[in-house]
Amino acid sequence: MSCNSGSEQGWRKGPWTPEEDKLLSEYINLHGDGRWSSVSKYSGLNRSGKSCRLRWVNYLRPGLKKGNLTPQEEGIIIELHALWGNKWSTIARYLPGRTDNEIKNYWRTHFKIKTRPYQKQARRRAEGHGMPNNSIQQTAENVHFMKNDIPATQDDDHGEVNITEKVDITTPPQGNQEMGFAHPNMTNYYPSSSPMINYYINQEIASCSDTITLDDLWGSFWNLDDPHTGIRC
DNA sequence: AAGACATCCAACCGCAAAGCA
DNA sequence: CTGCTTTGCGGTTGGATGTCT
Repeated sequence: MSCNSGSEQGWRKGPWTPEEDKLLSEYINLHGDGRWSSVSKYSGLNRSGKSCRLRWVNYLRPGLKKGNLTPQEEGIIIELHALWGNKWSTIARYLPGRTDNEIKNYWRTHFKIKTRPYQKQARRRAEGHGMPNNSIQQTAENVHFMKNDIPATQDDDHGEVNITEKVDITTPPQGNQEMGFAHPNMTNYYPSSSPMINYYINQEIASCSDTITLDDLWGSFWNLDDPHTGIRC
């Protein structure tokens, strides 16, 4: 992160000092937030309005919760993300005291563990090298996974996840194990009774015309690189 | 103990929408 | 309607810190 003295407008960049925080807090307490361009002009801070807003919203605003997210909050994030995708600010509205930036960071570090491999996959696809396109095509109905059926292998050299083995994802599991979903890179396992899973099955998958690929399914659940997170029909 | 690697998170950037003259 | 400015959002970066070997 560059800590140079700013852009062509001369705004200061980089980490905020306690003095700057104090100045910003005092100004906003006096004049209220909003009008960020005015804040940057008249507060005495040599910071852009954008920077002031970000600092206030994500760090200085009263009522912000500090510390780790609770399991309840984590659950809310998971389910709301399933509904809305990367609408961090929308999700944040349901978590008082949490910021979109915080939620976004949390999601990326806890749920999007293999960012770079997926990005590399996407890039390779785009470049035409092509991941081994898993040939599993299934009807939208009857899409089931068991945790042990996750058809992923880890590429030790690059840490990439390659889905290479065919598995029967239509056969309901035996015994009394609950059906559900898990990403191969995650420890979390979401039972099919989860609203998140139900949402996808009932709304997304069912709305697809006929077939999806396993890759599509994983991508829709876990690959946030797609800004339109969801199964493409 | 030290270097490599992984994770966290504050802050920046680009873009689009909203507001306004 | 049009163009400019401001605001807000999502994606990304990179420094700090923790963990592993």
